[in-house]
Amino acid sequence: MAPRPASKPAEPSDKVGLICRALRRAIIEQALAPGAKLPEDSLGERFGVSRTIARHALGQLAAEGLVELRRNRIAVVATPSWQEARDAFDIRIELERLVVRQLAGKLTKAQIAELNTHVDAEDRARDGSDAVSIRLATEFHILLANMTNSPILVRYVSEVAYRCCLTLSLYSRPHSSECAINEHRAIIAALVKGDEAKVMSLMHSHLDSVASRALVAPAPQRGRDLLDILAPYAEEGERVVKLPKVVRAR
Amino acid sequence: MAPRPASKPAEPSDKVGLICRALRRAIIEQALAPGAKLPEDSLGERFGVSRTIARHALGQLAAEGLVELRRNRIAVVATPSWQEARDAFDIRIELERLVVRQLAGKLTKAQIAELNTHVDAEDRARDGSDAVSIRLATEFHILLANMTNSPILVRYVSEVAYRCCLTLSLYSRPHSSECAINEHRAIIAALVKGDEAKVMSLMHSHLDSVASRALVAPAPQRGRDLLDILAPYAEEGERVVKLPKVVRAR
DNA sequence: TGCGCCTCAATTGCATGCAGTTTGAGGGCC
DNA sequence: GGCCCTCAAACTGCATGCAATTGAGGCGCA
Repeated sequence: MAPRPASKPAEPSDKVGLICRALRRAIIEQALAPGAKLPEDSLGERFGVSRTIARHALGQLAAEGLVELRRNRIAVVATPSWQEARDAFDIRIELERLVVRQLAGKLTKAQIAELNTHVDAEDRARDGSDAVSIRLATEFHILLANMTNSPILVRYVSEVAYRCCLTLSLYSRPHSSECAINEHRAIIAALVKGDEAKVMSLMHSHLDSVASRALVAPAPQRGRDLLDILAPYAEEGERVVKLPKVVRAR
Repeated sequence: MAPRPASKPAEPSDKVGLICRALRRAIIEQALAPGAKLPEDSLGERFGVSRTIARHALGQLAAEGLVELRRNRIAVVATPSWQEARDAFDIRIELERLVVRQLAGKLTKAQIAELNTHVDAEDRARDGSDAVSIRLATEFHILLANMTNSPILVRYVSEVAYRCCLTLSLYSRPHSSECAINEHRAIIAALVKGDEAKVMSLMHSHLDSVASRALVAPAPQRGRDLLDILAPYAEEGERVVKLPKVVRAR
């Protein structure tokens, strides 16, 4: 009967989940820009785990669409096309309308307080880095989703919100999120009031305006240049031709 | 300049994907019922790969919600609660309304033919096993999603459709999918006609009726007995008390 | 007979090792 | 000077091995 000095329930470890969370956060804060390389070794070394674990984590993130995995190639942070970004926002709108529909008039006092606290934090971070603002704004939506107590809805909203975050860093140049905060407050108010239709419409226009502010030009306005421009021309997505290489006759 | 005898594009291998697809199919055809154990060794042996690969595949399926992974325990086919099933259908309704909204009036002749062919196959399978009927019905919806050319939408619709499939095997007893086939035909007709509002409403009522036919009773009507019944009483989802074990005073 | 403890086979968590593929940098050739 | 070829380093794909945890059967005790 060893004294068992509280070493039993210690760490559930879950190293994979740890790495996933870290990478997710790094990605949405743009510490890792789209296209950034993610070699298994480096990740493993950085997090003090073996390649096996890093690899597994990359697999999970790829399933979420945050990472692109090509066989025998280094994993990279996903670079969604403009169309994919638009699609993600469309899906997000529907999912989040569902969230607020379920939540309207059903929030507890504690939940309302939590939401207000969060928006206050958004307010305070307004002068900080854009990255933090974006993260907080995203987390507001995830916080809402969490309150539905529907694990599935939480997962989908989180995933698609992260993806949208990713596209923001790709396609929106200056990022103006100030007004978004007021829209968050309006959503909370409508939720408390219990006006289902109103809050659904608010959420719709909120996300729609974020999307349209961000996804302005279908034409890539400058970033990543050649790669992006050539992407649509690579038929099967397989191997874009190098730079000055001309495809010559067989 | 080797002749390169077409050995280059041969097998991309992708053993993980292979196993995932196989398991997914086995699950939705109810060859693997909810709660079925999925030991890594056995899977690896069965598919001729190492545990590493089997493990990775299980991780992917867990991310999709088809498999439950508990630390240090054997993976099992997911057993969604009744509430989760209901949530999945709610999400599915919104996603598939989006699908048909995007598709209304935009189908090519080839696509229409493909859809009709599929429904014909559903018709022919009507006398076969329920499992095949369910699979075909699900694949109809995934086929629709595919036609949106939105990879994200395809992924979410597929996932949530598989999850719903899973719940059908749990909560619906006899399964009556005959009328569903006619509803599929009606949806195709409305899509061709291009009536957005009509087709969205059709899809809504179609899925709603499938859900309500399947998810009849919030009370577990019989299956899996004690485990299911006790589940809601396990506060943190952690470790349901054994059978005749009484929690005694400290 | 029944209840609890103990032990051990089964199984997972994770790291490491080896083989095959890709990358990109240098050198030779035009 | 530019192109191509070659080769080695870097990296991924996968299997295997070892330690830790689980849970199930067996043994002892009441």
